[in-house]
Amino acid sequence: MALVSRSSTTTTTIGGAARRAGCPVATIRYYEEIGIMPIAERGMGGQRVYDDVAIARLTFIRRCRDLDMPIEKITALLTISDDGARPCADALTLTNEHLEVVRSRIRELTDLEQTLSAFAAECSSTCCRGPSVSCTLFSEMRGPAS
Amino acid sequence: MALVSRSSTTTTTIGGAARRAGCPVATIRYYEEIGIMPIAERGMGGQRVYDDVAIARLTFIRRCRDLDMPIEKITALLTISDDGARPCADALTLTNEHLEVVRSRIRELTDLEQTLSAFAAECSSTCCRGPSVSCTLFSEMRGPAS
DNA sequence: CTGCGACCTCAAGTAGCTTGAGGTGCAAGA
DNA sequence: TCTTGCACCTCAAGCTACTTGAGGTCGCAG
Repeated sequence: MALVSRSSTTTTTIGGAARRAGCPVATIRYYEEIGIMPIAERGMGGQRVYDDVAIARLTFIRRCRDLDMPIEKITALLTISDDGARPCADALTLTNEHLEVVRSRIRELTDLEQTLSAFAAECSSTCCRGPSVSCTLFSEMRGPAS
Repeated sequence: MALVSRSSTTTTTIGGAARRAGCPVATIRYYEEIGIMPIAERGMGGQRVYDDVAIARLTFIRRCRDLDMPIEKITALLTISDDGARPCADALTLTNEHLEVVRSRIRELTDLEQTLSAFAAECSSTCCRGPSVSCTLFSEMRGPAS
């Protein structure tokens, strides 16, 4: 066994992991609790210890959350990743599904923005200087004629 | 007092209110519980009774929720509306604030959509037929070099 | 008299965390 | 030597906006 590299076994406490993954400490403990992060080994004084593999997993989870992916879907992705033999296409399918969710949310919000800004414009131009009792915002919010 | 119109005092049960406002029955009870809807009067057998004013308020709340407005902000709007003397401009300010929230959410999601679709495209074109162990999705999600 | 549907109450569950109370262990400064 | 401060620990509850479920009452139709 020549050349045993001092295999970069960098380890950190939960605080270091938090800094590296850009994630609150409490959230890391929460991820462990719900089983999306493995139960961390403990060092001196019972403190959790994290190695590079753990940090990579945590970073992955956080990136996915930044991308608004629900924990359930992230779990599915991690399961595929953990079993390296599963086809990559499975992961792509999940990603595309999520992409569709994001796109339809954008469409919804864009419609909503139109509606709201039309209401605001109407109020600005017609009633904005009066008392709220005659404000068009309230009547418009109540919908087209009752 | 001539011409006392049979003032259209249409009243409904909670089920009718739900149908008219397009809102689940349980949600109406919830709104009452948190105080955003007034405590409903009771008719025969202790059933809640709703009049047109109540239905209008409920419809307003639902429209605002459809526009993704948090309950807290809706409460603020209703307070302005309830006190008809307050200037309409107050309501407009709240609406514009919410509009800004919606717009920044759209920007976020749009960025996110770009990122995700770039990841998916990369996977499609380079690794999609292989095993997940070498899938670019996972490495990209972990972020730019560690 | 037996369903049925619409209503009732109260309690708990959902997602994804965050916050708070109360406690331990270690190192540096007075 | 003390004490202050920081980072960590656990367990429990709180947050938003509802939804779901269990278990019960009521009037009416067949």
